[in-house]
Amino acid sequence: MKPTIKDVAKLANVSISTVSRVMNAPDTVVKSKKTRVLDAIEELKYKPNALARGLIYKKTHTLGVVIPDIRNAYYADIIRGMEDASKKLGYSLIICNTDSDRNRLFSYLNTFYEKQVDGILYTSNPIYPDYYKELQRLNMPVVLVSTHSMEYELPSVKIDDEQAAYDAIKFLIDSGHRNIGMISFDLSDSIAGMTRYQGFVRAMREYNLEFSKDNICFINEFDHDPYAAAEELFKKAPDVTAIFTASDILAIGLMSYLHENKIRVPEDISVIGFDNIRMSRTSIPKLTTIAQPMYDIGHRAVEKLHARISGEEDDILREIVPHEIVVRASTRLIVP
Amino acid sequence: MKPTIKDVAKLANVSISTVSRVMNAPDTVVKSKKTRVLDAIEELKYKPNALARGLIYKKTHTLGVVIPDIRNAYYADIIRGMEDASKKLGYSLIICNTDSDRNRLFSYLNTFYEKQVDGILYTSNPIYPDYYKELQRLNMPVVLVSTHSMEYELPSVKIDDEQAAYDAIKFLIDSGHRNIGMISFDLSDSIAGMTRYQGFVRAMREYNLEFSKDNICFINEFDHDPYAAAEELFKKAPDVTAIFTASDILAIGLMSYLHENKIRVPEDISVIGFDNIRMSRTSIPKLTTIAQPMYDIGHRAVEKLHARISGEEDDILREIVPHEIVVRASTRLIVP
DNA sequence: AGAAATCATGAAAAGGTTTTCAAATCCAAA
DNA sequence: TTTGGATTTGAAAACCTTTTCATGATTTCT
Repeated sequence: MKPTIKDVAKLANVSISTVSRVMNAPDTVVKSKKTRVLDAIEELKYKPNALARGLIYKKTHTLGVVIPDIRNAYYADIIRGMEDASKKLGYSLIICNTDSDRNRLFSYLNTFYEKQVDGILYTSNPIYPDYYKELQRLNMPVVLVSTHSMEYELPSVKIDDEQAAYDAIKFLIDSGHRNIGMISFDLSDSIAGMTRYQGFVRAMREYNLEFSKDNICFINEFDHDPYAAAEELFKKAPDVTAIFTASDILAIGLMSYLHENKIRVPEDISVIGFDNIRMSRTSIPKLTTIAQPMYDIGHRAVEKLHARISGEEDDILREIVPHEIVVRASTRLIVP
Repeated sequence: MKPTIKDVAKLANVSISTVSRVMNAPDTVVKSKKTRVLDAIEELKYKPNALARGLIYKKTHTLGVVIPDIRNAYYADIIRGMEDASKKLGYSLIICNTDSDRNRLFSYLNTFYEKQVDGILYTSNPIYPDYYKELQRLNMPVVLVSTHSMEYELPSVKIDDEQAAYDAIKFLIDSGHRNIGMISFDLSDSIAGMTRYQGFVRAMREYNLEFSKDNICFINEFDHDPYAAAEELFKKAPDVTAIFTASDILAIGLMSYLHENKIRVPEDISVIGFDNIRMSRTSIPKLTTIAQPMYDIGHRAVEKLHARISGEEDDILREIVPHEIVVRASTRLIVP
């Protein structure tokens, strides 16, 4: 079996206290014993049991991550950012997919509680009152990632979705487009649905452009097939010259649909996405999009959580990280 | 602070032993006390501390996962499969990115050891002698995922890469192609490099097709930019009519390159990929590819690891799961 | 040299749980 | 009413560490 501190103590012929001290306060033990202990540790390849330590320190150096679905490319970079920050700060990450399902979420939160994680990274879903109540009850540090809450005092890291959508539309308008469509997430999604929709509306209003419900199509879930939405949009608004989609995945799906229907991008229709996932660099044509700094969001979220875990009062509760527009080949200028 | 079993015992006015029994062997405690304890648990919302339990049972119900880089779309489905199987079997997953770096790997293995994970899922990298030695030393159950080892007796789950590559080439040959190129991973990658290359060679030989080193280009790392490789390939072998790439990501990159250079797919060049990642369904054109059952691989790997953890002698050491060819729009028939 | 201060060390408690063991209670049979 | 067996129960040990506390050893100072 695995060697324990006792085995080391026996081999080095000292007490376990001394062994512990060699590891945690080496200066307090006399040289001769120290080397004996160190040799014994080396010989047995002894490594302390993190469970026992966690029990004493009430710290596990483990964080719980909940995300809707890791298959969604959007999360890949976020998690990578989390991972790198965690490594730097000495944490491990337990990652769980919720499928945006309440039961699954609660079940995982319960696991986190039992396993005594030091904090929770809650990614990309809205916070409902009962969610908040549960988080309160667990009484563990939480950081919201790519989501936030206006009702509750929860720390968060995300971009300004409304402004980002606004910027996307403004870019299209500045490029000469007047008849602009949007494929949006459902408005019940208060994070990526409502906000981006509102950005669209604000930009259109600000430039006095006409638009109606017909310019917009909604899809239900994140990875929902955008073909139907695209079809519906073209039926309702056949003469749009540009389409803004609420995610790159939707944009790529849309372009696939357009390709099949012999509609050229960007010659016939300009497409602008949202996220800047890796694939948007190699899509055909390369996708113009609103870039979220996904890696940074994940990275920053872990740092923020760490700050709260270690009791450092942390400056900004709701942190907004900058987005930017990345112009590639899926949009074109319209000269009137 | 979190309520402990002591708090429950005090509130219910019984000993902690009784509380423990109510949770683990309810039939051995008399009804009146049982309800008192249950009420106390409910009132305090008591949940047992998994650290303390782990210390006793020598089980943490946690698995360690190492993967090269979670940003690679190929792993998304594997991890999802792992996750679902883990949930079913009662495990949590600690996920770590190694960047295929030895030091990072060893550091994570060490963490796994200290945190007393029940087993390790080692994904997608070859096993070098010192890796094996380290795994031996840790003395923890391991399952290799999308990789395997012929030298060592390690359980694994993967497809037959050589055969899969062979099938891809055979498909192209059957479609009338004679001059076939390949973009391959480096041959030092014994899992996805050498094997797929060998499948290519075997098929070409079997059909008496001429080919030389000029038909093949190698790229170094998984996500390496394939543009250079494509360029090199066309310089060396300008008249290929079909190209087999060792991954979908490479294929999509290649198609992007071809598009930029006004070479049409599949009219001028057929492209066949490998993996069947989600994006291959919406690429332009939709990608013909060798489908790996990524989700199943992940799922099966966890089941296999579970079997070994619970000491069930498990049938097949090196498990091969079936691949299949998915014909979409990036390849075409050549009529001579 | 002797007293005082410093230093190194091990025993034991603590952290939260399960489990063994012995004591206490119960119930039925004699 | 005993006796005996079965059933419930709690105290204590165990899992592996860290840390406090007291003791013994060493050094420093007068």
